Amino acid sequence: MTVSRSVARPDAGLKLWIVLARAFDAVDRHSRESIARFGLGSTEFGVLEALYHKGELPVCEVQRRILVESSSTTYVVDKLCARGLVERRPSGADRRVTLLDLTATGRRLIERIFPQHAEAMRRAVGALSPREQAQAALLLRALGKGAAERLQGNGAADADED
Amino acid sequence: MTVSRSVARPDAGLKLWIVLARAFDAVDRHSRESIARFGLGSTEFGVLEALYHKGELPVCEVQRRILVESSSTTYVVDKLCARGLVERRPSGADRRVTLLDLTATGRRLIERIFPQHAEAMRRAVGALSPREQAQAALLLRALGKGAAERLQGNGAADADED
DNA sequence: CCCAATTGTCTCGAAATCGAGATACTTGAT
DNA sequence: ATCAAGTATCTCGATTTCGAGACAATTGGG
Repeated sequence: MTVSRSVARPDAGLKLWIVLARAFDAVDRHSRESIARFGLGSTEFGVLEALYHKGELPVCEVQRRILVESSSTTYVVDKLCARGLVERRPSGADRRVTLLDLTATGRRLIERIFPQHAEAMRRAVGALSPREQAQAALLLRALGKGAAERLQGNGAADADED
Repeated sequence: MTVSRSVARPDAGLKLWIVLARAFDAVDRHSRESIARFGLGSTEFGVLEALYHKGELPVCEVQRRILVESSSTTYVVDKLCARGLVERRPSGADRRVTLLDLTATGRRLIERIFPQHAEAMRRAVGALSPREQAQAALLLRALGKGAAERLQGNGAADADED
């Protein structure tokens, strides 16, 4: 492996993108597999988790967290409502918004399965030491934030941690 | 920012997974946007790129590189064949195998657009310095490899770089 | 040589996701 | 007060992706 000068490889960026995609894919498979145990899809789980940790939220807020388009969000929320895990109710403050919240059933479900899923993800990324995990998280946060800011139709670069 | 003891956070693993997913999403948007300029989808581009860099390949080999299931691979290859960018031909060595290769048109296309896409990806990950990019790539390679090995129906953990 | 297990490709129907756009509401400038 | 622009949610049709499984060919034991 020969490195020459400051511009080591013309497509170092492309290579980073490829290993990022592969790492995402491998870890995502763990996630899907873990979530499938409970008869849920990834995005359904994402909605439940968001509501579990944040409490009642507007649809648009949930959407930002689960990384799908708004029409898909409606689809997923529909399914969760149909299964009696989530409820919609109009917001008093802004009549455009619909608030989502867990039903009692939904809360019991996510309370039960969340720890198991967290454990599965801990195992999934276990190839890295805690120290490496922290370093990777730092780099990935910067990478993601930077890439989001560079997007053309660049919405708010909101620094929402947690 | 306060850190307490050795087990800093119980779900550090989950947090790493979340920043990984967000970083992937942001960079993936760049990729899709770049590729869309040329009237292609991500997986279509993936097939062309694989054939461009490796030459003629079996369908299953292409599949491994583009990270979709085999039935989706058939679908994508069908479209590329229909557009006259790729050709199928039976392998002499193994009669189960179908080999794929670029047509002259396909080759001209990928030769033209690949550099532009590589440039777009370089910009997409430009928030990290070259040094950080190298470090991130190292960590992500280990993370991805480890996660792939831990998958239950664990196929070959093939160390195919590039 | 023969059979079981594996592999490579494809078919089919179902599920997930998207994009464009409709609708209703809010906000900010004039 | 009014109106243009922006935001939140949803509808609808199209596209992409998946999963199960069919089928042919290969491979490795016995």
